[in-house]
Amino acid sequence: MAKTTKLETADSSTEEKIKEAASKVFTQKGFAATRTRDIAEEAGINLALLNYYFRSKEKLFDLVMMESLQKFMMGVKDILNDVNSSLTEKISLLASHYIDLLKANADLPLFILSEIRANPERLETKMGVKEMLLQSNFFKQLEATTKKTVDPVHFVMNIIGLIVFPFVASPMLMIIGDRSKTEFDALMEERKKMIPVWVDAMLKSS
Amino acid sequence: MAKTTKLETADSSTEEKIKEAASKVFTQKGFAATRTRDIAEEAGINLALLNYYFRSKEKLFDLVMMESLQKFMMGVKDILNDVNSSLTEKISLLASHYIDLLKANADLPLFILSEIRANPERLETKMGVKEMLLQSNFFKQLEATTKKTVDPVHFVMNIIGLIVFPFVASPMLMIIGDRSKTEFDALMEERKKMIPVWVDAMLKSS
DNA sequence: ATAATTTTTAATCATTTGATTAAATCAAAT
DNA sequence: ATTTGATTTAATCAAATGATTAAAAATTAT
Repeated sequence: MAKTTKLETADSSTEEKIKEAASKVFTQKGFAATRTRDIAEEAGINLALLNYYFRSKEKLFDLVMMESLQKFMMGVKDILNDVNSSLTEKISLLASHYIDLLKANADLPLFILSEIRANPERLETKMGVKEMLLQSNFFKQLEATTKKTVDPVHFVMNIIGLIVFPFVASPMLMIIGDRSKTEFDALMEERKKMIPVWVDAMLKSS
Repeated sequence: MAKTTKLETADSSTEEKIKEAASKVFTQKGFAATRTRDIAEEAGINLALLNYYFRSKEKLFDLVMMESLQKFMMGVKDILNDVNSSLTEKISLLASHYIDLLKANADLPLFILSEIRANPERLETKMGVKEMLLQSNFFKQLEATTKKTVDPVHFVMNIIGLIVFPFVASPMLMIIGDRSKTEFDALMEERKKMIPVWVDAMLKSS
């Protein structure tokens, strides 16, 4: 298991190559549809090597999923708890942050959501997402703004939906509007500015 | 292949039982993760019978997917092209229609979106969704309202997202808010009234 | 009732697939 | 140069899985 001697950077090590290949294939096809041979081929290595490094398909998947979730959550806590920014500014920051992230990892959300549904237990306990959100400055500001007229959870759903849904539905949207990936990305770029405006309007309407 | 003689209603025929079981299992686990044996067991029949009726897993899946898509599209065209209703009224009708549909079939959207991504070709040509939408009365009303300030496709995404996203993300939302299915459904019921209001506000803000 | 047809089953096949093993190769240490 | 340990490979295993087959059971027609 030691790879201490061979001269190689952390990024080009065989282990890392396999992990990256696994991330790519798992994200694209989901756990059930990916064969370990696909990952091996994508990584340019032998099948046995994959098991040598990661014991099993499941272990490798858990690792990839963990890192995907971290990637998805990383940086959000800081935005949510910034004391200097207004609610609208936070929404703007969230939109920018996630749209940039998702432009580079468009099928991350569908992958995560699919696999959570396929195996809810695996995530149940994971991370204090609930706490992080509910105790955040963001949520307090949101509660203050909605003034009990509407459950603030609606707006959490709305904001996440406005940001994430186009990426989840992009295969369908590309067909409907038959736009290229570039045009789609341009649309998403516009949304960075529009989403805060829209959410503001929604909040005032309630 | 003939089932014309035996006395059985269309709904309790073996063929129909298998189709329903297949729909249930496929929708829940996706194509790759479902084994034909699961479907057979769910339908309470033998494995060979499944192949006797439907030739193969793929054929059965195509059938189920086709019917899922029809279920999803059914009734929309009429709403989109109603000449008597305003844009807001159409949005209200769409929200009611889909929220009712999705309360009864909560994992339909994630199933459809996942399988489209896994196999985009299969849907490419299917149904004139694009035409149905773009030539609809609804879309004309939408274009008139947005007055070129913002690409109307944004609002198509927003409306679909506001309606559908909570169901796509429900596994995650249930964890975040740890609400029961009943509470979740109550929230969705509220959205029937709120979504038209929210979309109105968004449209006016642009 | 008997024959013919349809439906259902148990047993089995062939392929796929996750995993293992034993040997070969490679890099570093002595 | 040789030894040692890490890395990689080819070959193979065992289980899972989609599919088929041949026979039995049930149903309908004669």
